[in-house]
Amino acid sequence: MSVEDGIDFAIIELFFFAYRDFTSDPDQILADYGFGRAHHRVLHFVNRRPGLTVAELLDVLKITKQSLARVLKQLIDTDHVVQLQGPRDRRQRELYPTAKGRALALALARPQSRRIHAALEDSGATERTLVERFLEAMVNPELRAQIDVGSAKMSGKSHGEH
Amino acid sequence: MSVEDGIDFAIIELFFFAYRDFTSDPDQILADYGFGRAHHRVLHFVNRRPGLTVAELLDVLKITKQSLARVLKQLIDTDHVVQLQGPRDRRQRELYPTAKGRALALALARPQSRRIHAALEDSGATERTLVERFLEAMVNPELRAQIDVGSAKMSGKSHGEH
DNA sequence: GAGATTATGTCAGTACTATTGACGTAATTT
DNA sequence: AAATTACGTCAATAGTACTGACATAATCTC
Repeated sequence: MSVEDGIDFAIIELFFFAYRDFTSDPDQILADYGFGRAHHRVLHFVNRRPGLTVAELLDVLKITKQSLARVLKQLIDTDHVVQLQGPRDRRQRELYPTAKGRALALALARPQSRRIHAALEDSGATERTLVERFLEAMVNPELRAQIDVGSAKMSGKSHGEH
Repeated sequence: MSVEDGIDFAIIELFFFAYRDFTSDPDQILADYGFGRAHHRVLHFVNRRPGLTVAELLDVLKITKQSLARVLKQLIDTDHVVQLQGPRDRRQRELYPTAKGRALALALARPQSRRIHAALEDSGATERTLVERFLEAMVNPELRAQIDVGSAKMSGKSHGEH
C-alpha cells in the first residue's frame, strides 16, 4: 500500500509540493501588481461568480470580513473590481470584475491551467474526471455545495458566465 | 472540455478547496500545541527523512533560514526534534525526530491520510497511482528529485524508516 | 412606526509566517 | 593562511489572518 503505520505519507507530501508549485505561477505575476495570494483568491471568485455579495464571498473563502476588507479595497481602488448596490436588498454589495479585473484573472489562471493540462497529459489522459472526482472528494462534504454553485458543475460544458 | 476561454477553472478551484480542507485537519491539532503550519511541515520532513541537514530542509521547504530558525527552535525546545552534529562534516546539524516528535507527526498525518483514503474510495478505487502520477506531474520537473529521494519513491513498499 | 436584525464598513490590537540584510562562529577546503 | 561553507542570530519589514468593538443604513418583525 505504500504506507507506513497505515499513513499515506506519499500523497500527503505530493499534495504539498503540487500545491506549492501550483500557486507559484500566479505569485510571480501578482508581485508585479503589489498583490498577494489573497487578492488572487478574491479576484478569482468575483470573476467566477460575478454579482456575488460580500457575505457570500466571505463564506466561500472562509475568512473574516476584516481580512477581506484590505484586499477587496485594494482591488476596488485599482479598478479590478466594482461594487454595485444589490437590486433586491440595497444593503448588499454585489461584486463584479471590471474588464481590467477579468484580464488579470485570466492572466493568473492561464499558467495554472497550462500546468493542469500538462499534468493530465503526463499522467495519461482521460483521467480528467477521475482527478476532478478525487479533488472534490477531498473537500469537506458540507462545503461541496459551494463548488458546484456558480461553477457550472464539473462535467458538462461550462455556462457559468453570462 | 469544461473550460472557458481555454482555462480550466473547475480544477483550479477544486484544488484550492481540496488543499484548504486537507490542511484544516492538522491545523486543529497544532493549535493545542501553539504550533502553526510551518511547524507541521518541518516536523513532517524531519520525520520522513531523519538525519537531513538544515540546508537540505531549507531546500525542500523553499524558505529562508531565518524563517526556519524560530520554528525549528520551538520544535527543539519542546523536545520534538533533536540536532546531532554531522558525522562527516561537523558543521552540519542532522535533524532527527524524538519519540514525542514521531508521535505528533503521526497524529497530524492520520486525519489527512484518512481523508485521502476516503477520497480515493469515493472516486472509485484503483486510482491511487493515477492520483499520485497526476500530483507528481503538477510539481516542477526540476524539483521532482526532492520527492522520491527519501520517500521510497511512490510505488513499492516503503523503507524510509527503520 | 418602533425595535430588532442584517449587511457592510472600519478602527484597534495581535499573531504567524515569511522576507531581506547584516554579522558572527566554527569547520572545512583551497 | 585565506576563502568558503554550514549554521545561528539580530533587526526590520510585509502579507495574511485573527478577535473585539462600534457605526450606519436597510430590511424585517411585531
